[in-house]
Amino acid sequence: MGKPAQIPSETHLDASPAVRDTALSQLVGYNLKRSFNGIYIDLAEALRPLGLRMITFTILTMLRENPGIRMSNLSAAIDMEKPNMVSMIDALSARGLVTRRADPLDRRARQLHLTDAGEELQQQAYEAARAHEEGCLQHLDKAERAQLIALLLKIRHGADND
Amino acid sequence: MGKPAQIPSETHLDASPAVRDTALSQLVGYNLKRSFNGIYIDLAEALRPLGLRMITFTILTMLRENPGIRMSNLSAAIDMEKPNMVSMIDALSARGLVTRRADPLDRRARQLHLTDAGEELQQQAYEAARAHEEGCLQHLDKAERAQLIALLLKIRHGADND
DNA sequence: CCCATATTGTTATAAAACATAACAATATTC
DNA sequence: GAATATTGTTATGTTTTATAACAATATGGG
Repeated sequence: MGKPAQIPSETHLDASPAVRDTALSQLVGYNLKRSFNGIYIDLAEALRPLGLRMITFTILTMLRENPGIRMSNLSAAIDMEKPNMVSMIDALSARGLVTRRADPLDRRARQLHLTDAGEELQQQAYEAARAHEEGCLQHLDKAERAQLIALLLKIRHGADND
Repeated sequence: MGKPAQIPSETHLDASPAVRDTALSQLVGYNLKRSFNGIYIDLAEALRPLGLRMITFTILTMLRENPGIRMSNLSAAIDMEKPNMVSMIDALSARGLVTRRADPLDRRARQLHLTDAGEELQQQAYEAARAHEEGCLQHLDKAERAQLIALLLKIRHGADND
């Protein structure tokens, strides 16, 4: 992490020479992974005090915006396999953050809703996430952030139509 | 994936209404994850015929550019724990793609090298990766791709100095 | 209406990715 | 030369993600 960029010494044997990744750096996928990874680790730490991980935070936030959604739609929306979603909802439900209500129009389905506690936690977590990003992205000005998000969305939506 | 953006119908019950993710879309981390995920899945498929996954491709490419590197340096460079690197190298070695040579100057260390087969496979894989990105990023012109990579690097290197 | 087929949520299970602890051999430092 | 650190390794554990099968229910065609 905090290695000061150092010029490889020629005068003696260096056990930690600068490692090059020029080839990989030219691939967008590699850069995406590396950047995401850095942010992810930090964000996980920011959410830990709230008892959330990135995935549970994602679910709570989606539920806030899509109250009553079904598990199948939710899992499809965030690219998560249904069986994994079940255990996530189980856990959140056990913590009293989420409820499953019967859908009167389709007896197979369950409507997912945040409880009051769930709403409150989601709000706290969202604030924490925003504050955290502020730290991670302090080297990007407002225009750069907007552009980054625009480019990322372009990738996502491009992929949808292929 | 290929859902045509549709206006939620009001006239009858819709089991798959449009799912909103406005809140999450404002977080860079979320967009990074989603974009990466799309690319990753595709890339995995592109590499499968070569018997590689993203992580093994990464290792081969790093070895190409850093012949003789030690496992500890390599694992640090790509943020992978050493024990996991060992099994990766074991597997690649068993396939005859990578060798561990004794380091004459430090009898603890092993110099990692690609075999001829490893070099050849790396080259094929790199070509496949580039071709694959071409597909994923066809909606981004050259300037946009360069800008995207520049922004991602800024995030990474910013994080290093914090 | 009946039948074939699809969907929803679920369980069980497996594979893949990622992390921690401890250790022998060797190197480094003081 | 003793204390300490590093390298590669084994063993182990945890978390994440994916696959297969199933009962209950819904849907659509004849």
